[in-house]
Amino acid sequence: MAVRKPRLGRDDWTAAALTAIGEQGLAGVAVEPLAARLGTTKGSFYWHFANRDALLAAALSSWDETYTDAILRTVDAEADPTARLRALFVAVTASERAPVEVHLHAAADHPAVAPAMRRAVARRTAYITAQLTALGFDQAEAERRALFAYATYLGHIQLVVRIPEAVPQGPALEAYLGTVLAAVLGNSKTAANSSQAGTGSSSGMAAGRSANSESSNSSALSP
Amino acid sequence: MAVRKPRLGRDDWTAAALTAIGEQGLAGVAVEPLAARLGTTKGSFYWHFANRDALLAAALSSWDETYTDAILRTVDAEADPTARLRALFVAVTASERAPVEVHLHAAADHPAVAPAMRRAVARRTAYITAQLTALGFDQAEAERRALFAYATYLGHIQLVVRIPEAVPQGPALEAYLGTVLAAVLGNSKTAANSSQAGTGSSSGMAAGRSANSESSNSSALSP
DNA sequence: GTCTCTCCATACGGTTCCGTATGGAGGAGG
DNA sequence: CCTCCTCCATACGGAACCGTATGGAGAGAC
Repeated sequence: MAVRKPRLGRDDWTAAALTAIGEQGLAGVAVEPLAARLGTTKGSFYWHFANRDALLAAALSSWDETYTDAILRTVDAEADPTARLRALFVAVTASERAPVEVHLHAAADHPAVAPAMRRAVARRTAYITAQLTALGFDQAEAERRALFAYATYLGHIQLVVRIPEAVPQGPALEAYLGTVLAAVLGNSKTAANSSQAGTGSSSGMAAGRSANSESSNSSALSP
Repeated sequence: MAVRKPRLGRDDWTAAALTAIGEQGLAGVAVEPLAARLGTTKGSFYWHFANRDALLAAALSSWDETYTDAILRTVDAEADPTARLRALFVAVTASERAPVEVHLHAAADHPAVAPAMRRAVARRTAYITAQLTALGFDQAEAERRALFAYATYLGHIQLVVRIPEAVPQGPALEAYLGTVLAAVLGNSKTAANSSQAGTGSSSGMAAGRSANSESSNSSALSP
């Protein structure tokens, strides 16, 4: 049981930084504390990285790969758009993801984080939008619902991380998420027109309806 | 145009702290920078407050009053539950609110912020839940939809603050918010049962339908 | 006018972090 | 064995804050 000196590499620092983001947010990406946690000193760090921003950039790149690329790749292997969206919902509400996502979104005003976050949000919503258009929604409605879904996702993980007691557990959580997914996929029937009945897709849910193409339903806000 | 020395009071510091939270988050609540901005020095601050945490507590108290109490009071003056929820939606998506809300939610891991935030979320969701039960939803469904609404609210203001270009503007935004409100109020028809009519409120929208009382619709997640 | 009480300015020490400088350990190649 | 090259430890200076100590400046009481 010797106290091996593992000789850290760039990747070790990057992984530690991502972990720290999940635990303490951007403030956790601090050279000296990370060095202490890795059992080394700043001397090591400044050998592998020019400065703190370089570490941050590496961590963000790693985040982009594992929190967007990998997820979308996996999910995209599903058979049809509905299955893909469902798989996306399930994958994305896995609790290990939440802390890093929440902390990074919370730091989206940081100059290094902002562009990465913009890119990630754009890619994610674009993917959802694509699935929805494939289901028959017109572009505007698909974008609306994709944004709706993403906002709900954001709020949800934020509640899970910050106010966990506000979020149901176990089967109640699944029921809740089912309701949410149904709201995104289903016919929300916001205005008076478009009252065609629902074409249930094979897997039981209402999906695939070209909804009313905007204009109409601001009536919900202005009586 | 003499350089009047306005002789600051406790409230000036508190207001400045809340403003700083809106601009820079909790980190903006720093004694020396605030003093500089107020044109004074730390000597003033430590006369009015014991320490930084005391200022934070005062700012959080002020936030509670103007960002929850006042809003709920105003909104509750509306005639019926539907109108109250609609007014709440409108009031709460007013853009001046968003930055403070987002930054405070992002700091909900701070020991001073956590209890205030827990309390605020509990009160807000409880209010929404009460309106929904008044519309005929049973308790479980009302809670589910209230949480759904709150999560969407959270995600929305976060996007508005962090990635504003992802959120539509003007009429498209109203259409979007109309869709969201309709999704919360409307019958999302996730399962097959439950078709009793609701106590329709006067103001026009489809609302007040007692939906299915859970158990059923986790089918949306597990095909 | 002088006293006193409220409020603020200045100066100091302490903490935590960033970044630099410099001097080794320790193994791979010769 | 010696050398070089990679990697790390230690020591230092600087910035940004927090909190304390202490000495006034100003305005009302009398």
